[in-house]
Amino acid sequence: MPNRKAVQAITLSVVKTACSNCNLHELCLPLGLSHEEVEKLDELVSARRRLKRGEHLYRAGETFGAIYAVRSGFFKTDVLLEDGREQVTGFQMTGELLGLDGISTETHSCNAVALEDSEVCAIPFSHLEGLSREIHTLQHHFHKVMSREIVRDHGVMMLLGTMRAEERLAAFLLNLSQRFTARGYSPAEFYLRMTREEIGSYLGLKLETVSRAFSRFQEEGLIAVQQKHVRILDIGKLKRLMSHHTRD
Amino acid sequence: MPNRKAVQAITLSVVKTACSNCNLHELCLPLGLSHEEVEKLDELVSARRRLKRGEHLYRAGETFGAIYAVRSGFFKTDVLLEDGREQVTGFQMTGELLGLDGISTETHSCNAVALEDSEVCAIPFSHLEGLSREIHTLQHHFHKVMSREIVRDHGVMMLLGTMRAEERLAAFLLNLSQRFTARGYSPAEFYLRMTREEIGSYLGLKLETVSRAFSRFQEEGLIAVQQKHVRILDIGKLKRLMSHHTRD
DNA sequence: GTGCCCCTTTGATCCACGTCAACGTGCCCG
DNA sequence: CGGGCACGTTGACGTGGATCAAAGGGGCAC
Repeated sequence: MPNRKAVQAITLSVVKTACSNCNLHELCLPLGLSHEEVEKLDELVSARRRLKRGEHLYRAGETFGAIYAVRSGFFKTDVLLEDGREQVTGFQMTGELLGLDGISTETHSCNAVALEDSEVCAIPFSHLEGLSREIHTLQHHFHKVMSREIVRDHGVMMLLGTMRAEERLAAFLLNLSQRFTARGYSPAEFYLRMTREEIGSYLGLKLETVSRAFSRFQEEGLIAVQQKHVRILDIGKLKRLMSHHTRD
Repeated sequence: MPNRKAVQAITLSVVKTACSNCNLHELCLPLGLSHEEVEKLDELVSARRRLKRGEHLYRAGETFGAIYAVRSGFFKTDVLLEDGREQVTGFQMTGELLGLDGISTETHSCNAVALEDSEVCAIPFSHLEGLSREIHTLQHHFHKVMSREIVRDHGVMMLLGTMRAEERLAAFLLNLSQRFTARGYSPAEFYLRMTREEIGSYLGLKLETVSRAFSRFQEEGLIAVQQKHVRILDIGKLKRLMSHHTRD
């Protein structure tokens, strides 16, 4: 249990919200900034916000004002078509940014939902633009983050456009593995925060197909799955699966 | 035929490359800038580059240094998987930017190919960042352009993930129509610059499926197609096609 | 603890699109 | 102006994944 002093420090940090003593430096916006620069960034992180599982961070159509850095937890973003069809466009974890889609029209173009109890730092966008006029490193890093998002989306387009079901799932698991690794977690063992249906939506598949692909991976000794708990047993085979396509 | 004076002016403009007397203001980067600001922008557009049909503007793996504004012509971008599979990630026309994917790793992550004889303005990226620190409007507009690209990609992901073949083609045609309209061309009649195979790759379909969808649209009186020439006859029906899905 | 509901798994069947194949057509280059 | 070739169309058939259906299992609320 934390003692009184620690509790007070935590409370303070919630009020003050500080990039400077956040352990996500290397993943989040402050990457590459000097100590003084990070302190300036502190000032513009206006507030933290806690969300319960299932709660929306923002919804499509709402006015855009800030981008959000995931401090803890796990999110999904999705787009809705008028006729009710839904597509999950991404899953965001610790240190990743949410809301970049809103800049273009000053209106959010997708929904962001917490998949577990989470916390985000809100960064008012006009402040970020202001500060990035002062701090070149910040400006450049922000541009890189946006660009990375574009590259990531191209990867998903590739996946949706050319890969078969099992390749898609393999790519998905490898991507998660890599991101967990970057955060200091095991590359081979993790809990999925999303349902089979959400995975399916992201991968352009039905939940039954996702489930069957999981089962088959298990049969073939590539992974061990039990519900949301995944253990990768043969990462090499999983990778090879993606280049040994039969289509074409 | 242009007289001598006009020819000289054209030659000059090639050397000097000027946003200030380019008619793409409203589509391209200078959107919303004052006259003086546009003149500053002139200085950073380092050079025009002409490309013949089929020529590469850049290739995946090349070092990133500049983004490009399409001055005239038509481009595609595509990504390649190690095993040879290819996915067209976008088609770019007049006033649109190419190369944003390169910012994240300082290496281009896709190929950009001219689909007809084309001309681009090269904008060295570090200069753009420099100038956008001075000119807020430019900075903000550039952010909007990047964000728009992300939103566009989400739209494609939606298309690839949830739509059936005919819906995809309808969405594609409507998108082209809208972009041609924004450029002062007919919303209902245009030439496709790309092959059926390239359309298919972009839409996650085989060329035969694209061809069949075109034929069926023609049978049903939605469009008139002859090779690369398309005339939209019933834009309303085309739009309705996208929400009246049978899947789900 | 226990009961309910959501999530997941698995099987049987169907169908949209891919695949394979053959034939048309327009355009470019000599 | 004619021959070749890349591009496009169309048909027949196969199949991967969607759909429909039904039966567990696990976690959360009470």
